[in-house]
Amino acid sequence: MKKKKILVTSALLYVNGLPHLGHVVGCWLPGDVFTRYHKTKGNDVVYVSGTDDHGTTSYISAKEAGMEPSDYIASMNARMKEIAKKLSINFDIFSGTNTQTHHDVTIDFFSEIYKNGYTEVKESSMLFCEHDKIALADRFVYGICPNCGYDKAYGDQCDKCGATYELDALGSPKCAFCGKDAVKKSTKHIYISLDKIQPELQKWVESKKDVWRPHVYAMTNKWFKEGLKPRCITRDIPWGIKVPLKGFEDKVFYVWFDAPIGYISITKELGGDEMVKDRWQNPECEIYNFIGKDNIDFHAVFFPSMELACKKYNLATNVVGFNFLNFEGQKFSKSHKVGIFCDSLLHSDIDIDALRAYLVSIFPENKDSDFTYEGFKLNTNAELVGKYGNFFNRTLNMINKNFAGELEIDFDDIKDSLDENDKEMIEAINTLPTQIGELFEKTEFRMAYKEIMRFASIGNTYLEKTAPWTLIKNGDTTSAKKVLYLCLNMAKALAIVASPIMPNRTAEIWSEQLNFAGRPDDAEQWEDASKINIKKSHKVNLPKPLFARLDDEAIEKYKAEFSK
RNA sequence: CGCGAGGUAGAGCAGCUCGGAAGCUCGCCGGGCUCAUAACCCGGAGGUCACAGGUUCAAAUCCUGUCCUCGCAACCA
Repeated sequence: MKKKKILVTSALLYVNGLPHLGHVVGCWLPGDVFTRYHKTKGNDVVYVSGTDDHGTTSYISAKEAGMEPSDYIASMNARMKEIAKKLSINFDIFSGTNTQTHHDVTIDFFSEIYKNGYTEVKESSMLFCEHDKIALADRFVYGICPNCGYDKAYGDQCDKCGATYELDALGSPKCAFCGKDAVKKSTKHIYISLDKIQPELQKWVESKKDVWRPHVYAMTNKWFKEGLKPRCITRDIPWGIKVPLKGFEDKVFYVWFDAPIGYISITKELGGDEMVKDRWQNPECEIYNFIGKDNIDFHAVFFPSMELACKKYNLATNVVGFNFLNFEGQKFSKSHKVGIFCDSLLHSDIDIDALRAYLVSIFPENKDSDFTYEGFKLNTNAELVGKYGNFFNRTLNMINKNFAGELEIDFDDIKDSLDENDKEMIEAINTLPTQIGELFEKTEFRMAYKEIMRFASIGNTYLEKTAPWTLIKNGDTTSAKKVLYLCLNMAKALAIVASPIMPNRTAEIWSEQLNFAGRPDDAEQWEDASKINIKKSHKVNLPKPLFARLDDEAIEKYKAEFSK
């Protein structure tokens, strides 16, 4: 089978602020599960992410922390890497946009757009705060909405009526920091001519109708109804990538212009021009963007438009937009301490795989979902302990107790004595791993997880129906061995198919208990999951519980730990 | 007519793309099993699929209308 080439990106996080579970659920974890699946499947996949280091907010956060922006960014980036590692998020690279490579790639990207005639210069007025000595763009200025008259409307958008407009239109603008009147100054800015790109973009979006999640497609189409307008891509702030054009030396690119280019520059940082060519300019390579719903516009409209204007890089195969995760029925909020912020996980002894499994089971794929401690406890106890872990435990225990860990048979020895139960079991092993794989491929992670648990249930039911403990008691060791041999093969399959979600526990059971070489997520192992091929001479080790049962005390402990 | 999401058993949800006997998990009731972390397996009770019209041989699923709920300052996927 031909290896696929895949590039997976996870939304770049703003550098000011550490991720909370919402970030993990919206992009880091799905991207990771997706990447791990494809690696196990034997595909050639690369997973890139990092931090978005530019923009006014980052500049201000650094100032508040009393640090130079670069130092601030480096320290935040290091902490995020630590958190990703703790969560077993396996990025091939986690970098940022504050690198020389990124500056070079961005400037080249812009130069192409410029050369291709997709930019225009417009004279517009800018707002400046004489008191804070800062240019006030977008969300750092408020005033009266030209559409509805709301007096706390932002520079580019009114949150009350949803209207968007140019800064010029805002009435009585005031500085968001000090509240003093903002002063208008005339200035030139560069715009990207989205209106010229719309027809081509629309064609691309149309081709994704059946690939994207419905809400992603719907949100994108809204833009076309209004018609795309030229969009300003430069700003008057001191922190960012300098615009390489005469007359614009004191300006930087708008953060949302350079941030998505970060996917390309970070790829370059990882593997040089070769890899950029291989992943961004090779039509064979599939590109997947994992993002939260607030990022859909940028990944489905603006960045693809930029790419079309640049004519150098391929557009995404799928923009996988996730909805939001709530926490115990409320929105995540740093200021109100609602939610789990990942730095508090760093020193916790919480079982990361159990957490990952629960999070996958509630991925907000089609609508917002809710994290609850009760749900976490239930998922761990009922699914992971009761169904999944229990199946391994039952199987291995019986093989050890009765046959000293060695069944000394293979499929050839049993193929002529199969009854209905055995055939159903074999059918499940032969078909379910492939089906589960297809769900991962379609980014239907919740369903994939559900199917894995159903798979384990089939094993438990099979044990119940065949009752090998009774067979042994009655002296029918041949039948008992047959049953346990099939169970052992299913155990192998279960370890492989769950490995993208629970990489640590499955690796543990693979080598320590099932006594196989390597790891369940080794490259090209996925196909092996549906095969019944364990060798005659294979010997398994004694089982031990895979997951710990959670009681109320444990939950209370986590609650206290994470609410700090 | 601001925008978006949603209303399916006591709770939490899936099913709606491509109409065809209402499903899953938990909880509850009863039974079985004893290999297993009091885990596992089977059976049962419980629903006018928000409401009203329409299309159809057939609608949770398609169309129209109505009602209700949630989110939309900031940090923030």
